[in-house]
Amino acid sequence: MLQLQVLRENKDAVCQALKKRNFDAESILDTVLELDEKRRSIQAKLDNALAESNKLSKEIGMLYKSGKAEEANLLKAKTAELKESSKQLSEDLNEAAEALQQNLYQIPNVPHQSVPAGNSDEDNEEIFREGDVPKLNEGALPHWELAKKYGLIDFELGAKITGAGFPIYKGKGARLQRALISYFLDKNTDAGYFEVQPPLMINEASGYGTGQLPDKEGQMYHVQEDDLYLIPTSEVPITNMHRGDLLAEKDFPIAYTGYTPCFRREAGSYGAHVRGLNRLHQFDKVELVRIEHPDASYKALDGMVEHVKDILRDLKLPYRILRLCGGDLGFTAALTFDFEVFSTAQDRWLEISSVSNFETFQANRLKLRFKDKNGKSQLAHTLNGSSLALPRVLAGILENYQTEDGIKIPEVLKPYCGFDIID
RNA sequence: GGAGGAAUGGCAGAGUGGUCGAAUGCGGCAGUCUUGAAAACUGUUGAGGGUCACACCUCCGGGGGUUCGAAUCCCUCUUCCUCCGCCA
Repeated sequence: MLQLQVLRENKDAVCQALKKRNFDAESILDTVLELDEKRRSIQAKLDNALAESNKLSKEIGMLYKSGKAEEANLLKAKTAELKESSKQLSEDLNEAAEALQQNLYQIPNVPHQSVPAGNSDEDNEEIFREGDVPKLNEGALPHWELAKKYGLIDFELGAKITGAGFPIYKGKGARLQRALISYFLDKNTDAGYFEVQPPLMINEASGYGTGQLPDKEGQMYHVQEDDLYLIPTSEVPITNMHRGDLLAEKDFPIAYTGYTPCFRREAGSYGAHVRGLNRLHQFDKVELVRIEHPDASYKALDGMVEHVKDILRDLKLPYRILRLCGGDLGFTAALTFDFEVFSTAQDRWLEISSVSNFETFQANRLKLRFKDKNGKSQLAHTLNGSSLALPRVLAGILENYQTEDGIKIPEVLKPYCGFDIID
């Protein structure tokens, strides 16, 4: 959620910047500023009424004390009128404030200046590429074939007990997945991230805090009986740990890592690109979350990008980094770098990590602030990134490491796996 | 599931109808002392709205009510704690 003050002072600049997202903000910004104006004018009237009535109350108290009950009763009659009008004003105020809030929720984050304009993923800007694409033998298979051939993942069995998109990992497949989780967590904690295991369900307030609600209501599984949502990413519970906090500057940087399953309804997905591990309803992910001083957040973002690079170098997977264009940028992000691994057997790039700076967009909803040097409270910056999303890393490993003898295990994972080939 | 107790500023913790946005301690900030630091001492320090700046308004878990007036009384919801029961 954008800050009202920013909108008041920089309406045109905001409007201009949102065009990169193909979001025409002109009319909604006008509405917001109008409602803001309205809210403030009602507030002023209400404040005056309340001030008057506070004053009278004090006088009445004094009069009673000095035994002048009759005069006190005269004043009481006056307060009754004020009460009536302030009640009405208070209702009007709530109405205006609510309308203002609802409109603010509709406006996406302002893209960082470096974000290129564009409509879709085709306009994303490749900024880095590294790693050799292996030359595979004739008849190399996509991962879903490999998973079947070596008995690593059973999609049909998962479909039987739950539905499509809920696979069962088996044997060495399950072990490799567990190895990856352990390796990622070790790598992250070594880099200074503090490990947490958050809840897998969140309440409504948390959903609003990080921006999944009301924007992506339909993307989350909702448990109606208890009004809880299954997390689409651990970004939600982890970032919300600091909802409402007023931090000190010395608390920065705050850095977490956590492993959780993630649940996404993925309504509307279909086709060959959702085959196998490419798109699931339940998948595992190790996440990074940072809370930073505004002056340090972009440096921190670069640090996260370097960290993820380091992991992919370890795994020796060919990858590239994209700077997302305005049209592909998430609702809450100011700047996002996507990491994609090249899947040789599928001959396509698979997104395996997304690293973003949300600046104050989430913090404003979360009321996540800190005291600056002058003793003023201001909003912190929040960031997050995947390190990494498991299924597509698994797909990338299976496909890129396949040989005629079987699937080799990347060197760094061998200690975690306890075997060095799947055959 | 049953019975009790509790929720106050960054933290701890007083406050049971009016001058309480709220004692005190810790923490933070500024200063004195010191070569420097620590300690000690002095001052200062809740958040949000509003204003050019003041004024002023709101906030003592959330919502509602009583009253001229509520942190304080009543209702309700939520959360936490203690005891009992059940349980991976």
